[in-house]
Amino acid sequence: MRSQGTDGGLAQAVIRRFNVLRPLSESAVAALEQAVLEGLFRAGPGEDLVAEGDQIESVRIVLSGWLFRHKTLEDGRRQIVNFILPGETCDAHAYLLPSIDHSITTATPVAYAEIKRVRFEKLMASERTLAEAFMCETLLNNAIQREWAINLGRRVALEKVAHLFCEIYERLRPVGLVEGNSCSFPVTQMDLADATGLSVVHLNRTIQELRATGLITLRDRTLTISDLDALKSAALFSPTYLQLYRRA
Amino acid sequence: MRSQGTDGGLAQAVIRRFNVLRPLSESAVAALEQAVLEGLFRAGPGEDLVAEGDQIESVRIVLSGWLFRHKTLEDGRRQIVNFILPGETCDAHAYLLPSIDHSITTATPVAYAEIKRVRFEKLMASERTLAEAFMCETLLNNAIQREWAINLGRRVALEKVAHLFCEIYERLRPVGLVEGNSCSFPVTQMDLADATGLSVVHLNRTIQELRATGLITLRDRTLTISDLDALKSAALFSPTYLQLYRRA
DNA sequence: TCCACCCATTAACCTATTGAAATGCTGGAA
DNA sequence: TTCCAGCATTTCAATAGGTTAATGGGTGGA
Repeated sequence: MRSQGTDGGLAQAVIRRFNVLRPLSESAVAALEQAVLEGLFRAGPGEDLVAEGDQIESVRIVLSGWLFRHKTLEDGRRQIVNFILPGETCDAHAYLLPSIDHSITTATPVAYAEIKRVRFEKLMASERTLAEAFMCETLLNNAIQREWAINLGRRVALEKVAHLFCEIYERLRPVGLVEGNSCSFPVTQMDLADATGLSVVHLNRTIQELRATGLITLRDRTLTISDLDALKSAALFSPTYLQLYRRA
Repeated sequence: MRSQGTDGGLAQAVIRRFNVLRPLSESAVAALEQAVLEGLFRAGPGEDLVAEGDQIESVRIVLSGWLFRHKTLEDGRRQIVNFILPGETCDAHAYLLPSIDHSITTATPVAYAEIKRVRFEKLMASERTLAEAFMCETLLNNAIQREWAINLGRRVALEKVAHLFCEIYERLRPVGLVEGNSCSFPVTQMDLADATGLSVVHLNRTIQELRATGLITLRDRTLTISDLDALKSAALFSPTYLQLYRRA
């Protein structure tokens, strides 16, 4: 494992995440850093990186910025099914499938690394810990998606929104993007509504309510959680599904 | 690839599924059949195969019967996040994570094969096509989970239920469990309610409505879809996420 | 044969959330 | 400096879906 305190370069976020999820060997870290350096890209906000139906031939790792996965019904109803945050992976292994079932769109300017399929497969074959880390990434994604199912299906509006805030906050923390009790939160209320399955109007009311009870501040694209424990309990939030802590 | 017409033995369902998802080599089929034979188990209805928080050390493949994945909130609200049908896998690769985030419970009597972690890893290492098939299984699971998110978040009651019926029907078809326009549907309305995020009462109302419009019959644990196209369009169902057809 | 128990169904009432539409705010382009 | 576009906010009427509770049917066990 590698010193990650100050820098670690561009790949810092990924490496931090992986080391929490599934520790990397020294050579894996080096190989990953190398691969990231070789395929750097940037995208502006509102760009589609992947569209439903695409066939993909590479894996992308987000270095900075937010994206979201979403699906849209014929009549325009949209559901954001997950956010993709710095250090997270877009589509590990997804080149195995003939087509992608959802779209990925940037919410902010984004920097990402792209690793071509062949390169990626070689990397997986030669670096066992890295292969396991990417595998865990996919499993974790699955777990998050399940938690979203219960969020959408069984929580009431206030709980849904509170839960989303808790989750994002806890996902940003290990990559060092939480400062004090605040983090960046660069999405519109429309996006938030589509992520929680609410109407914009009701989402707005719900946020007012969270503000009124003093649980959060959301202003200038910044989320501040005044009382994290209170918010968690309002959300019935239990972080185990995020696999943030390694077993002993 | 192997003759799978009449029998194929116990592993028939899995092999059929995999061959649609990601074709297996002849040796992979043999190795899989072998592994399945070595670890056969049965469970009665209502048994927990996996409970939230467990750490698992094997992979299970369902040979017959239904199970479901579910999560429960502190106050008892429950969400079924997915069903597991014959030929599907419980937890490929999940031994990599320190703990499982959800529970798996049988809905009916179930026969399944259990492959221990070490055995499974060896199998993956020696049979490339099998490793890819299991990987696809995990990816597909992910895709289904996303579709459930939009089902729970953005469809109205009638659409939700209709969509669930369409999905299950299409998932049972490739393993040969659809006969004519009917399939077994061995779950209670309470389970159905928890799968669609509705109350039992409203779920019942919704089913009445589907019956009244002549779209389905649901009786004696059997679902009959009189007009599949009509049901699909009522559900805004688009099957691409199920990856049922191989690319050319 | 009767009793429990589980599941499906129905009814009546209630409320969380939606939808439409108007108002205001803010920052960037011209 | 003005104007426009994209967001946030508010109001109000409408409704999908929830809650509670009662009823009925079927089935397996004593």
